[in-house]
Amino acid sequence: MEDNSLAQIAYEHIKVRICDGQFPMGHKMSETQLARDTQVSRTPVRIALARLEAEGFLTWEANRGYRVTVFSIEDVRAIYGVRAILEAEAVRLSGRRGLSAVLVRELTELTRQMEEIVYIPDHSAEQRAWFLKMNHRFHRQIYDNCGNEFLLRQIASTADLPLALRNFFSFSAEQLTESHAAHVNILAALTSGEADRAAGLMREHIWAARDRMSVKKTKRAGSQARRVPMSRGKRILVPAKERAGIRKESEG
Amino acid sequence: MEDNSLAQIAYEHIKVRICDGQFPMGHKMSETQLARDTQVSRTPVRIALARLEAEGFLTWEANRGYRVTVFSIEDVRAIYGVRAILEAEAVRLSGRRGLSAVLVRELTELTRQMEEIVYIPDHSAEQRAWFLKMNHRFHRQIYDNCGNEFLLRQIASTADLPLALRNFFSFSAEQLTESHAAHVNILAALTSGEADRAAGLMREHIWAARDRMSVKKTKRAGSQARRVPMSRGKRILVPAKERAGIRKESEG
DNA sequence: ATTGGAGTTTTTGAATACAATTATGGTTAA
DNA sequence: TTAACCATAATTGTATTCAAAAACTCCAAT
Repeated sequence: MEDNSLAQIAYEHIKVRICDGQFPMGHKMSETQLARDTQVSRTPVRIALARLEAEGFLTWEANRGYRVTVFSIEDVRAIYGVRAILEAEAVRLSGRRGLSAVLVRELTELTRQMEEIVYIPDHSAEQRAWFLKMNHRFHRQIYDNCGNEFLLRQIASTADLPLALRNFFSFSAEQLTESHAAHVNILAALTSGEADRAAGLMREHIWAARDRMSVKKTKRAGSQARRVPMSRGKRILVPAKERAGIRKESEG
Repeated sequence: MEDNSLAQIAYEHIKVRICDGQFPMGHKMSETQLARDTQVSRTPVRIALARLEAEGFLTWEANRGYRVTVFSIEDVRAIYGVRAILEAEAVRLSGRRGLSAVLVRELTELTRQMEEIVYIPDHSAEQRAWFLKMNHRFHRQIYDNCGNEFLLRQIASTADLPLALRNFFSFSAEQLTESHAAHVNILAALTSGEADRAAGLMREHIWAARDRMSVKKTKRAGSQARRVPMSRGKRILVPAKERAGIRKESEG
């Protein structure tokens, strides 16, 4: 899974497009189409799809191929619940181990850069995207220090799933401020050796993100996401144009 | 992933053999061999292998194919650490939700059946295997009640990995007794509505299993497993005959 | 206008064919 | 005996081919 190969290339190609929302939830993954896009045959594409299915990104149906997994609001809440305990544990372990001076400096620098964006009154979409990137790195840097690679693997498998959702739930200014404040507190707790406290703060930080997600939805009417009642009676988050695609499958 | 197909059949075929130790850690997965065994072509076998790799059962290397993932003692400890927090959380959620009367009855029945085996002075290997099966069901029944399917998914991905290791670490009589006692306490806490306490007991239960695993190894000299220093300097658990297979790959 | 169905097209699932890399085995030379 | 090397075999990675299932189109009938 480390060395390159056409299957790996296809895997990355597809995964990136799922995570950044280019392939929205429910999107039909056409093997031939992907093969054309990646300039390879269907075989390595199918290997990539099989792996992504095992990781939860895609859902497979016999003789009907793969689709980007559709998550309901309840699903997202459940995922964030799992993320909270996994990432809190990672913070705790990381804190127990102790942070190196260079790591502390890096985290401080990341915090500083995020702070800059927070204090910009009307930040652009690019700046928000940059904040999210920094945010991702901040979390990642702490977790990588935990010393449990299986915990890291579990975190990766839950953290990437809702990544596509960030497109729907664009952070507001106050949410960025909240988020930044949490980072500052977590970093402070870690540097002062309070591992358990840092873990608790992280858990709260993720729970807060989860709760923001659940309610903010209805307020932003102009968003590209809608609540749609589905066959199973669950509320699903799918862009309108793609929603049609779920039934008709006709789009290039 | 639900309907049948040759790829699914191959997947089950291989996974079962990995979990029951028929394909030991480090075992080379020959695509042609598996294709012959499953009576299908290499294509569906490759799909199955790709999925198992994504789930952590197999490890892939470019131009060298798949091997059953090799876990060091440290790896196993790390996995059990993750299991502890995931399964404790599942117990907590399950307890908060409340157990139905029928579930309590089932758990009680499972406990009773395990107790029977515990009180047999010299239990056979079959009886121990039966205990492990019951034990697995006991845990599963509680978790299934938690209401978070993603938590269940995460648990499945960590609980199945060390399953093959049960072959190496066969439980002793006193360990069975300990395990049974923990089950009784967990069930009692759950039925009396003490969800947090039940979660704590479960965490301790899994930690105990982890610690048994780490030390018991050296005592059972007659076991089929050995500590072997590997290239990376980590201690790995691999049967002697298969250990040779890692370098030579010659076996039917 | 909508529903139903036959025929065509597209797409998935699987097998096979081929290329490239790796393992193997034997021979030779030090 | 051991090490190195070349030739051969086996295995992996990819592409292509074929069969079967699903989706789409179009036309007719209610």
